Amino acid sequence: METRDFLRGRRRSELTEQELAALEAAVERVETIPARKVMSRRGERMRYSALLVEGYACRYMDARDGYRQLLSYHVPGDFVDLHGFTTRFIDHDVGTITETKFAFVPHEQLNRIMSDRPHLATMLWFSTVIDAALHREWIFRIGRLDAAGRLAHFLCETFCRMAAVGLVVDDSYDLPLTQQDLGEATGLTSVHVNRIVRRLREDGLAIVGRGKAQILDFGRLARLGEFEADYLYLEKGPWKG
Amino acid sequence: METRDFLRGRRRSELTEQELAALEAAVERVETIPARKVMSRRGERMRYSALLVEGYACRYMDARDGYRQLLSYHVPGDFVDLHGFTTRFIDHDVGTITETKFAFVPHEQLNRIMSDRPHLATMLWFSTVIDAALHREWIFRIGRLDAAGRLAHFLCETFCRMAAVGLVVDDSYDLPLTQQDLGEATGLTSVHVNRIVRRLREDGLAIVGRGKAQILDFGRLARLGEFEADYLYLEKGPWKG
DNA sequence: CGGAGCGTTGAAAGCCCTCAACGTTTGTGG
DNA sequence: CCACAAACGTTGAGGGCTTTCAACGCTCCG
Repeated sequence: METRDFLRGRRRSELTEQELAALEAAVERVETIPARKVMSRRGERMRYSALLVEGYACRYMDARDGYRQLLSYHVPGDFVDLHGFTTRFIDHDVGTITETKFAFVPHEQLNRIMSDRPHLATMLWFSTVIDAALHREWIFRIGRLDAAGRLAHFLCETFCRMAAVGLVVDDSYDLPLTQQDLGEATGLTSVHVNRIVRRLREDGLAIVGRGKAQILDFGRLARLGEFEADYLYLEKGPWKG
Repeated sequence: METRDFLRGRRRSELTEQELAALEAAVERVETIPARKVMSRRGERMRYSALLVEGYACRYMDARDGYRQLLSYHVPGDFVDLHGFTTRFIDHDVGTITETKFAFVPHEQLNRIMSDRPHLATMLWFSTVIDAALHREWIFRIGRLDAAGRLAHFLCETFCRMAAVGLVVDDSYDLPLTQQDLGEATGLTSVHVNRIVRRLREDGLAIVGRGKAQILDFGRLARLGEFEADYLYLEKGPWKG
């Protein structure tokens, strides 16, 4: 059951057993990929889409000055480059953060689902739309929040997403990102991320480091980051109960 | 033919006459909406999606301090809130810039297309995926470029999109945005936008003002904004011939 | 145990913001 | 058609948040 986490914890994810089986059957192979590896590069032709089964990955773009901008951060259950099914080419880079396990689905199989299973097809579409909703929040985060707000917002988002797939224990979750990575996600330098991380810790909001994040006060953190979880389309949030 | 501009000028937009007719038939009504009107608010239930026929619109989110962040800018042919079909609720605000003409498609009709016309359905999905590609470029723009780069990138993007639907004449196109709006799109203040606009003019790159933009040197402007048009999935760019 | 990557801290510089004032354009009503 | 007001655009000065540069400690892995 490599696809068991797909859309897990989301509203609208009323997938029947048959549909889940159809998705599972569409997987051609499962592959383990080392940490910090480039999987696809901008401009490449796509013939498969990859569902993240285990580990963490990201999408990013490189700027001229050598810095890069993270575009998304992926946790188990994410169909990382499903959009490539419709575009046939990819317009950004994809890479792993940790060692990962990916389930690869050939695009012919997706065409078959489009023809035979309109509801499952709509759910696949839905998952790429959630992706876009995350992008929009990232635009808001980078465009309108200050450094502390950006970090806070990012931590709230990952907290909720990790909780949805059962990867939060004691308000704590794996976050295998360096301060450099966090800066690339939030449009900051690693030096400044360091200062903000310290401030969040001193203010009793969150502890970030050693590959983990612990949320100490979700309410205040969310207020600081102007975070509203509705865009994640979760069944229920981790903040209530 | 209210839907004639849908996916116009895009690669992959091999829509048959039958498919175009099916889309046209899915339109329930066409409505004219005044300038600077809110159309949908975050959290609203969606039962229609709106295809922009004439005029300009945008999507945005409000921050606590009263400022807003533009998330997207829409030109004729854009299916502005098609993603609402899959999410049923909308996670941001939608508003008009100028007076607009919208064609409204009920979601029941889209369900029918999902069932009966898998290829047209894939093209609808494709159009929301292009939307996400634009979001990603906006993240890159705001996260990694300085003020001049951001403006330059935005101008290149709108130039290409307007050209794709035949709305560029003499390297010039309508851009009915105030400097305040441009700031909200790029994460800058209107004061700083003003200074950058002047610099772009003095450097012979572009003239922005009075509701119009004229691109004087696309090559240099694109270099300044680190702009690569591939993410727009255009058949051909306006820059070569 | 040694080295490379990561994290931490301080000082100084820079880009953009804030505040403020004034000029210009646009739209509306008399 | 003109007059007026409101919105938009323009410019300057000063301040602040974040970056840059630099140095050093820590941790983890080979």
